[in-house]
Amino acid sequence: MPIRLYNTLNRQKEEFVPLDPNRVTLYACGPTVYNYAHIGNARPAVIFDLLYRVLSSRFDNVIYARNITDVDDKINQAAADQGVGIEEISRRYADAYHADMAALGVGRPTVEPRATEHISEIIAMVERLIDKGFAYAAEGHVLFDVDAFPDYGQLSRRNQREMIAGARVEVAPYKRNPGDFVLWKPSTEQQPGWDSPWGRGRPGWHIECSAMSAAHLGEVIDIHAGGQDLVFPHHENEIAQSRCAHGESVFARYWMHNGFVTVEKRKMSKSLGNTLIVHELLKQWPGEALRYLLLSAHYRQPLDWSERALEQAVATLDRLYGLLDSATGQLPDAEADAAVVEALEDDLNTPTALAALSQIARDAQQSDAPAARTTALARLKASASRLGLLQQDPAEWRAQRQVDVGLDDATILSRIADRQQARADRDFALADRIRDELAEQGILIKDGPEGTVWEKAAK
RNA sequence: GGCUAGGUGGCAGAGUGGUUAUGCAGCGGCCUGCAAAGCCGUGUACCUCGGUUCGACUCCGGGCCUAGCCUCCA
Repeated sequence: MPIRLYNTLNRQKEEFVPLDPNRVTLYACGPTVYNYAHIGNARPAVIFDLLYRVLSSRFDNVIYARNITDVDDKINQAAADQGVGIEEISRRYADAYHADMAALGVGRPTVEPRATEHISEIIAMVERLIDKGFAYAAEGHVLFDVDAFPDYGQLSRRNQREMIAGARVEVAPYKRNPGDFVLWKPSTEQQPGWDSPWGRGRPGWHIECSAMSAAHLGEVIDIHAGGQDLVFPHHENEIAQSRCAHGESVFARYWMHNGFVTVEKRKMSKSLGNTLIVHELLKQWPGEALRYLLLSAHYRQPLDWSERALEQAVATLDRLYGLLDSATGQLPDAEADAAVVEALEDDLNTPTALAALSQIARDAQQSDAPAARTTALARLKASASRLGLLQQDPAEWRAQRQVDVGLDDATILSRIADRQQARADRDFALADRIRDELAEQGILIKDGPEGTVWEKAAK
């Protein structure tokens, strides 16, 4: 079975065939580092990291580039607000981004280019666009001339006339056409800027991705990915810039877009003020539970985030880790289950992959013979690793979920001993009272055949 | 206004022209002094109206509703 991917270009699922099977190229739009990432920002990071893993399991040499936008007016604003330099802002939030994504099981891409490190490539690309007649300079700006590119609007399926007909905000006077977009803009002395043929300035947002993907992946790439809100204008503009600068009929061969994370069905966005910051969520919930929830819906569908859904994710992981914990000794190496692999290779169908995982778990539970059970558990863990799940030690998982209760172990053990004595005396009223008292303090008692064990309650 | 996506059981969420999704919760049972945990079992769900078909939740058309993009945004 080949890998199949939904391509936004033609709105269909297609077999994925790389241009060069020895060098598969993937570019995903990364963060603008001016504050902490919210869970909506985390979704593409998790999804396209998963895509990278799926591709890597089939191709030897997959190059995954995910940029960091470190020159942007929002960064300038944050620096001004906080009274620090822009380098400090972008360093701080890039570090936080890496830490938060790591907690969600997201690995580092092959390359992580930064806009400020590619200014010369950006300037060269802008010059080329001017030379070829696709861009023009005006009042210190350089603008892309959308009229010069007949295919403009192909990805987002829009045409200029309709867009102009819609309510538009005021058009800058230096634009020839309302749809023209900025490739380069002038900087004041206070703003970060670089010398260019058009004076001191800084790049527009769209051009950096075009320049960096060309620099690291080539002029035609296999897959370009990002959030649905980037289809227009960001990706449309990238296509225009890249194709016109390089004279190619194609920029990215497959375009993939993830759906939004919503809260009470509304898009999570900074302007709506309904964002949930990953950094904050991680103080309350295990990163793996956040990852599980992000994978529980198909990536192209909206994902409604809620505490209840998060609790469900935790409960499911609890059960699976409990099952893995029942393994005796080290699990042997195993192959991932074919159903899990097939689901992932079918346009990253993570819900179906998760369902297959549950099926394997059931097989393990129903295996009576210890050897068969161990084999099934090993397959469960190997399959889950394809999704970046269940790779912790079960005890680590449990520890993450436990709240700190203000009781020391000796006290707890002594109370349990008291209760055991009461039970031996068949004084169940006293035994139950002790159990209730401990429960109130967050200690759960479990009587098993091996004796009584306790654990701290989950949050 | 233009364009796009979607409406599935209590909740989350896949999928399919005729056969069990799966998870969480609930219910029944096993186990337990009683619990908890675990295990086993358990649900004629597919917005609406037409059409195509031997047969549609699944295909086609109309309608209703929701969300998103058209402005920075994952």
